[in-house]
Amino acid sequence: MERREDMVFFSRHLLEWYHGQKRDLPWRRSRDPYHIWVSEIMLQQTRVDTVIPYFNRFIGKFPTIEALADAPEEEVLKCWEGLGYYSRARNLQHAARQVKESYGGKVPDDREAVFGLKGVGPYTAGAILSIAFNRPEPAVDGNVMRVLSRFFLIEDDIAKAKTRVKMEVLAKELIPSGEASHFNQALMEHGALVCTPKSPRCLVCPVMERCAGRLAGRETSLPVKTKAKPPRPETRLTALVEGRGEHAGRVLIRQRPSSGLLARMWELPHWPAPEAPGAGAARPGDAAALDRLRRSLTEAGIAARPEEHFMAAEHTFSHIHWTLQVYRCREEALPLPVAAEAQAPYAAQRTAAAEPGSGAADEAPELFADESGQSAERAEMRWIGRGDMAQYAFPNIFLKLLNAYFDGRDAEASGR
DNA sequence: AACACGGGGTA
DNA sequence: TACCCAGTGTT
Repeated sequence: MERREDMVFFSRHLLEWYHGQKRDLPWRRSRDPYHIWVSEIMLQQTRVDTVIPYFNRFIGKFPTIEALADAPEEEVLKCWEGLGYYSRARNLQHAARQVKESYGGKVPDDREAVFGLKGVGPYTAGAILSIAFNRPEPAVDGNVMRVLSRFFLIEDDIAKAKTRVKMEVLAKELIPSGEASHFNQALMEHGALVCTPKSPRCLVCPVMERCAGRLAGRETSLPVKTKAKPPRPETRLTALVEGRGEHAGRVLIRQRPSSGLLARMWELPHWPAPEAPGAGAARPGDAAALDRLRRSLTEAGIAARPEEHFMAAEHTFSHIHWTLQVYRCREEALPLPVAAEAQAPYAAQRTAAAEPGSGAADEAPELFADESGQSAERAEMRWIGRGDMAQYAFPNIFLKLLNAYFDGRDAEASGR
């Protein structure tokens, strides 16, 4: 069968190409399966150039699985700050603890065990087993699906789970005997450097003569993929609360809940803006918006008064587009220990499970009813100055906001 | 099977 | 500016 010949051709030439073209990457300088593992988690949804500095910092700070398992979660998140998909970091640490407890601190090398690690799915399991242990397992990521769909002219929608499975069967058959590690890396390297999404460099491609996609003139229309629906817009009223008295020079931040969007990250407090009734969306200086924010602050037990619009900031997630309207607010009256009991109007709704002294108080966040009446964690809050930012992990948008604020304030202070 | 989950790149 | 990239976990 012709296809069998194409497969042999493809594998041999790709492997040869890789030996001449592979990039010198930090995780390729190591034989340590832990290093391979960390790099593969970071490389999920993230480009090589972005990952490199994070990888080096991460390995420097957590050189071994044990070091990672024993670290405070905040330090792991801080090390991941700006990289996105923060559950990857939390799952990685969870898995490090699994490895420490169940596998004597060594990354396991059998399929069941690797697959059972938190944050390790079909792709990452295959990548660890093949790259670190040279096991003949497929590691099918987006690069691989693109390369295979073009060379073998496969028109299945790569957004479907079924297609990934089909690709895995093919990718496994393509692995030359004893060359799983190099071959799987060759496949991904080729997707990253030559068989790129937009303008594939077919003229330098080592397998171009037999690429069915290119021979059909279809290289730029493959792979076939249904596109995601656009992110839904969301406007949020954001409070930049400036402290007074003993909090002078500092601003108020809060920690997000332990699950969901940006779990456990720190942020400026913000709430949904009222739905814009007419065509005109909530304007920055809208009196209604100001009033709404004032009430939200009160409900959250924060004694502060919105004073003026500070700035707007946009941030797009894969599924939500945030517009943050940021207001400068003044702390009112006395320094209130923000987490203190009496101020929150819904303190009485505290759930029994979270009563202090119940033993698990340190691990289990206290629970309250949130705006919609659901049980929610009571947010941890802190007053911080610029220097304290190093101790808290912020999503990029709040990093930018805080830096803009502190920059402006410092410039104003030194200008007079 | 559909959706949640960040951030940065390219055209 | 608009669009693209795409693994794992949860439901």
